[in-house]
Amino acid sequence: MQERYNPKNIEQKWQKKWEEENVYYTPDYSERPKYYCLEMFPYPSGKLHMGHVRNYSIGDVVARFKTMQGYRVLHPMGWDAFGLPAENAAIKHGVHPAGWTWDNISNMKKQLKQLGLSYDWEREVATCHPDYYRWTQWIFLKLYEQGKCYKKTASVNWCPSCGTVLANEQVIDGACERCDSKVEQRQLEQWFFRITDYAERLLDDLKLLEGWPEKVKVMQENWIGRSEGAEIKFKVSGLDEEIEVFTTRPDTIYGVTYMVLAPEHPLVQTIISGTEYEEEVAAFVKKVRNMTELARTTAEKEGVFTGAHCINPVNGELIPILVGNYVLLEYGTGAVMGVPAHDQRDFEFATKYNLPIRPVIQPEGIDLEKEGLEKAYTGEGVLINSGEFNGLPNKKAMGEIVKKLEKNNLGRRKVNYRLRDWLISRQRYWGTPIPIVYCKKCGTVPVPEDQLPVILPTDVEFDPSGKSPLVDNDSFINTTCPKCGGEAKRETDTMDTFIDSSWYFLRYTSPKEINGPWDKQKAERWMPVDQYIGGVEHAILHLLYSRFFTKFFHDLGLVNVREPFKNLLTQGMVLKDGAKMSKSKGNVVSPEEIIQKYGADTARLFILFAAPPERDLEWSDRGVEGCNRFLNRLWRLYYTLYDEIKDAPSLENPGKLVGVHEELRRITHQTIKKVTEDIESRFNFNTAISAIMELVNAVYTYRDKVPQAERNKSVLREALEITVLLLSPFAPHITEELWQALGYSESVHRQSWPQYDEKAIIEKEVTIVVQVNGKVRDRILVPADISTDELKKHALEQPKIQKAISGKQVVKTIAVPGKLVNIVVK
RNA sequence: GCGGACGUGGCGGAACUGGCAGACGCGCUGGACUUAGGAUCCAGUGGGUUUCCCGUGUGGGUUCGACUCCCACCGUCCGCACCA
Repeated sequence: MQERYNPKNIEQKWQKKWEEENVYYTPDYSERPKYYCLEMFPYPSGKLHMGHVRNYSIGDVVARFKTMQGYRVLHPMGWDAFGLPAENAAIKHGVHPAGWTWDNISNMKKQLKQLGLSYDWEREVATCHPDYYRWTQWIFLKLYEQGKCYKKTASVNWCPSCGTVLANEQVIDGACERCDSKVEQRQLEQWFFRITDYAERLLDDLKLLEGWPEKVKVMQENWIGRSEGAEIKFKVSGLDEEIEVFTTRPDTIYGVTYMVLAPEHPLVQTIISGTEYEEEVAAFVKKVRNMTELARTTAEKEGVFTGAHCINPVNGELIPILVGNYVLLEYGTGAVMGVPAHDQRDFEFATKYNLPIRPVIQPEGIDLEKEGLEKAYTGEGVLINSGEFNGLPNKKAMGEIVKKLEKNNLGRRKVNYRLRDWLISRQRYWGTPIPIVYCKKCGTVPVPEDQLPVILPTDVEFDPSGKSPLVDNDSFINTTCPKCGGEAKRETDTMDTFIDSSWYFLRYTSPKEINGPWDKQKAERWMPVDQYIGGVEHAILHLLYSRFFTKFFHDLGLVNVREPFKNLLTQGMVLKDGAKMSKSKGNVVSPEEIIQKYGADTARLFILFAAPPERDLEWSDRGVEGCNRFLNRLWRLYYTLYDEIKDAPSLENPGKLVGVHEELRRITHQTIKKVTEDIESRFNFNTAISAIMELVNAVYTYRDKVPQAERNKSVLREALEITVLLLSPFAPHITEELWQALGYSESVHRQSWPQYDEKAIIEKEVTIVVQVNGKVRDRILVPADISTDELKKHALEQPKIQKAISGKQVVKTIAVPGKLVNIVVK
């Protein structure tokens, strides 16, 4: 055994050996129960950052731990390889996105290997590979086939100077990220997935996700935003038209004093055309439509009168129709009935434009009509000014009013969702081509399955403006119609990269499958993902889209699970000086440097030790040194005891141990229990590691306090073996080296997780705290199996206790076996 | 505004079901070894007026007993944000 711990040599040696011996190969079939451990795959930016190190270290501990517990573990890794940075690099540095991406992948893969992560690299996937995106296209076609994919005009971010559409992430504070000019909104035809068809199930099935953080479920719930109410029709006065509104407060319908339409509402043009109001309204509409979503949502509420009126269906009243900047076409029906007395937004709007405010809900004890309103009253009460419904409690009135409307075919009960359909087309190059062609004769035609993949051409020129090179690529665009064989043009939009990442967890189950996106049987064997680990920034989009896809696949019979991820762990950020690491702040610590200086084991250990996984982690160079010191200390312990333990026999008659030897063995087995529970039930790796540190400290104490001749070599060896086994998921290289030094030829990572000896962990004597009126006055050492009465008696006899209670009356005595005695005195 | 999380030594964090507050690590202090120490080892380390008292953001409550449960407030962070 080497005298000094040399991480660089050890780590390289074992990484090479693991690779040669294919230690982390995952068989599809075996007798063992399955466990699918997955970490969110990275975008291949070129370099690993500390967030990756944290994410993948956590996953590696879980995977290694489960493997040792006897599971057949699937632990794969791949690349979310399409996306904008590759394209930006192409424009800026003249390199091709494909080359740039593949170089980055190879570099990051090297870095991941340096961390000693237990991936089965034979299952590696990259979403930009035709063998992968072929199936992304196939999934698109399935959605198209099932009517879950459609094209409609939508508002997009348009940079007038670049002459191109921008993705949302390219718009920084309302300006183009490349040329800084102001972004406009334009109406273009866009592809959508009908995720809203799944809104209800996506919401309801959150209940099934017991292993998800409450926080993420709440975020998804809010995002889906279910609200119950009614859809009500208002006839337009003097025209054969109707305006439909959605409201959650049908009980306030007698309080409607105006109607507001979204600027994009189709009826706006109809009701103003040819009137004196046309010019003013059209100008207002144009102004609002040109605003970005951000500008629009932060602007003050504004509206203009259209000159038209509609009729309140319950009382026939004439109501003015306005157009307002705060009404969204996408939500509900794009029209809102204004009830200023009972809605704060309406109240503000009505006050600004001097519209009437009429209370229709009366709270108990206050007369809203007499006292007037300073703000909207949104609480409960009974109806007033509401015709036949006067006097009804408003909750009851909701149902009654809707019933009446339904009877007269003027409205109906309706559930609305905030969730909108998923806009998936991107006017970008580096993404999965949408497998659609446009034929003059046949119209929009999907590319037949057997003609997939639609290959993303690589012979392209990049325009410095950022315009997608596909638009001008004639050999790509010009094709023949699959239906009629005539001339046709390809769709030049590519898919949102969130689509690529919404099914990759299925591809891992059979990454080389050529007859479908995955082998159904294999997917059934592995799914669901038992543990998914990643950043909380994906709490909504990625996780919601993956759930949507899984439900869609379930409906098609392609998978048997309803939910893809059984348990979810959202790891916290890695901070330095209290802030997220970023180039602009100059507080970045590179994993490469740390590995270079201390080795991967130290880096992993620190990142797992410094905080529990879900919390943010403050980077500390001193802390890293501390972890490195611990590994050195462990190494030295082995080195100094090596000759004693290398041939030590295994322990016989553990029950006969006494004194310090028994104590060391007790600590050893208590540590097994503690570490197992910390990893298994709580993912508290920080406390698991501190328990191992305590065990190492205990062995040091044993070594230093017990003369060599008196040491029990078997107990000592057991303690050291257990230390290595317990530490092996955290620090895989040093433990492998020490395990080999102990004389084993098989990898420590193929060993079973140690079991603790129930008998060994029992303490024969325990320290009991003795309190008087809840304050600690003494501690006593008593046999663990002492009776409650004996314990109370013994506690009372203590001189310190006698002193503390002298002259006072003992009211009662509480004894908690194994913990404390509390004497209550007066 | 709504929703969620969190406030514990000089620092990162422990304390799992209400039962010894501060495990483990960092830092700091003193000592040993040493030509040397930013290596290693040993001892100490919440505060104070030190037989005892105080102490987990603040104030109250429940309890024999509260970091833990309840109420109110203060502060920090995150998510959503005109959703009718």
